[in-house]
Amino acid sequence: MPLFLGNHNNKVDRKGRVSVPASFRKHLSSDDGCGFVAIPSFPDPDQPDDPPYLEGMGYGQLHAMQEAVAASYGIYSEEYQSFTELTFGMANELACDADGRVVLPQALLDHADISDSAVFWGLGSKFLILSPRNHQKKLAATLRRTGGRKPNVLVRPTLSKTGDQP
Amino acid sequence: MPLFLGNHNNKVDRKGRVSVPASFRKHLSSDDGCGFVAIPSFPDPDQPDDPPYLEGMGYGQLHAMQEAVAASYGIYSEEYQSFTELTFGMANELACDADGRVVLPQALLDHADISDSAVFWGLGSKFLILSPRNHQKKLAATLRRTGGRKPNVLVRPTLSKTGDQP
DNA sequence: TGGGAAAACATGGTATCGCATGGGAACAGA
DNA sequence: TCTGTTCCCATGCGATACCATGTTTTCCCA
Repeated sequence: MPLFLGNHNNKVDRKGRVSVPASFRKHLSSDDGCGFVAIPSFPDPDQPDDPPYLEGMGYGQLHAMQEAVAASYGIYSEEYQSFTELTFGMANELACDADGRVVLPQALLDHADISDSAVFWGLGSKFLILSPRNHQKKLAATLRRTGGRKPNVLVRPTLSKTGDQP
Repeated sequence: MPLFLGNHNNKVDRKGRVSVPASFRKHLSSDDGCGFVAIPSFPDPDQPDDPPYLEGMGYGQLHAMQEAVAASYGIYSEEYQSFTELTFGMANELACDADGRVVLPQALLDHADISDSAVFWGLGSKFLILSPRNHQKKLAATLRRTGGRKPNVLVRPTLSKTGDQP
């Protein structure tokens, strides 16, 4: 299971190319190169302070989400409909080149206010891509909301695989 | 398992030909070329704002749906009857030419209000074909219904396969 | 522990290929 | 013969594969 960690600020060249952090690339690679999906954020009415960003994840995570929604709600449910439209329907497929870079389409750059550099922010099973400024904004908004307190979590031993992979 | 993603606006020429997005074609190809099925939408009484569109899917997905309905309800059930009549009975088989294009019959173009360009909207296991205007309409209707909130999903690790294949 | 070599990474530029799109010729049915 | 359909070829733009370079990190050996 992929685990995206930390934040990495990389340059965006004039063609919109960005290096995907090497540690992320490992989780996004399969037999036919590395690739992932970028989904533009929606303005969330519950979090009006959140700046726009891109949500990145691998195809494995995407499949898992589809299966989870299909199993939980059923494929003719309203939830499945809206989920697929807002997630799969908004997704942009990005493929790395031989050097581990992707090109961010202009529409995505515009959406996330990214000009000359982008932050890859690892959030476990997924990651965000945002401008350095919006990275600070979003983190500040979260700190303001939570007061720095993390929600409590019940970690069930059966779910975690044994062994510590890098 | 196929995964149709994103939206792709392609031109329809005066013969009714449209390029099927290359990323879709990969999921629709078998030994005898690429082909899929287009099913005109029905007006949904629960969603009166939804404009007409075409529902596209590969033959694998059709098989899976038939098996699911047959297994859930039985092939002499009312549900199986109506499902087959409204799904298989309304299906139009479309085959790509050597350049990856299909011809949309006039009846389908009329149904979906498609004139000079069509949007292929990937929704995971299937996709929609609609006019750019109706694409916007349907997305707006979904955003209005959900308020921009995606349904929450509990992704259980056991469901996700290891590896990220596209 | 420290220094040097080698690999990996981020970044820039260029060339080649594939895709979307147009038009026309061969073909079949009416 | 005429109409509508299927195949084949041409083309421009954009994507992507390839190459080159400097910098940083890692590794190995003294």
